[in-house]
Amino acid sequence: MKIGELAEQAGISVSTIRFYERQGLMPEPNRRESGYREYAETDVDRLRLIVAAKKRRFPLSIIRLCLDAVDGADEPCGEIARIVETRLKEIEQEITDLSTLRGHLRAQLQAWRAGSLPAADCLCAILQTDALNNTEKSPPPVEVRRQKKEQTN
Amino acid sequence: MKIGELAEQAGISVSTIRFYERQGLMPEPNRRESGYREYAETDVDRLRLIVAAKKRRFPLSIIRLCLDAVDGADEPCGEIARIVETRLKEIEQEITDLSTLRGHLRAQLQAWRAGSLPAADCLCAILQTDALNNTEKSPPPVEVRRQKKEQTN
DNA sequence: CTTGACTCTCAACCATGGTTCATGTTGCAT
DNA sequence: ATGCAACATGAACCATGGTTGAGAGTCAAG
Repeated sequence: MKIGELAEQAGISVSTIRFYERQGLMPEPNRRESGYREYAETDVDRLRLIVAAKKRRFPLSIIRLCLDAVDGADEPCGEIARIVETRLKEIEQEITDLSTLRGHLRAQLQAWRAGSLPAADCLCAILQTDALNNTEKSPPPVEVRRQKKEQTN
Repeated sequence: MKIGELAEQAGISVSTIRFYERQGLMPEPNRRESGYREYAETDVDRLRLIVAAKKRRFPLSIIRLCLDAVDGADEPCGEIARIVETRLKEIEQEITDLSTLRGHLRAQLQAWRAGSLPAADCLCAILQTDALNNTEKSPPPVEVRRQKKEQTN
């Protein structure tokens, strides 16, 4: 199939496919006489894999690493195992963080809708959602108040 | 306080503070005779708010919008409420996705450690974790197999 | 009163993940 | 045979979120 069809099948743009090729994520395809790239079903699969991995927020560099491992020897897997373990820990942290954030956003939005919070307070709460700071050095919650361009000072 | 201390208090670099100032996230501070920026405690607060919001993956443009609302009239809040609601929906989706992903990564890692999966299969599974596709048009899971740079074709 | 750490500005640079453009072929349909 | 869509290349451009560097002034300790 030609690049346009591949693009459609995988749900990304033609130029992105060429970009991925430049980045070494997609192999250099065979060419027709004309120079047109010729793709097979396996390329759709590979591309969908990339798209799926991207959705999971693996950076392209990591995706490339993994694809290289699949393409080549099965050996450099210790490296990949480490990457995946790291990603897993990140994900666990993200889930914790996001769950907390969700709770706070919901509460804040409700309070806001009910008119029981001035906008500024609400915004501070939403942007900060300080429960997330749990995981770190946790500086105390903070009130951010109006500031003029030129501080009165 | 001077910019160096502010940076330390907020846990970011001096040049990032100046960058935020250029981007309109931090107000232009008062200056000493010397031209040195002079900051107050409230600036630490504001900066920490920005850092916190960033951790929650609000893009700087949105953070700026919200801070502008806090600084200025309390009115343009409909807009902000919409932003926050959108973000909340995203977060809910992310939590769902990440939870599924976590389960799959754990299972795959275990299988991998137990030696019961060849690396390539494992990688496909990890990168794809196709359960995530539930939320969308859900193309069927896919096997990605070794590919040479020059396809045998 | 010198030295080193800190600050200033402005511009350039970086990485990531693409998109757009100019210019030129190819291929299919009418 | 002609025209338009789709393809090709290479280079430039874009947004985001900063970092780095050059060249110069400032401040505090010894």
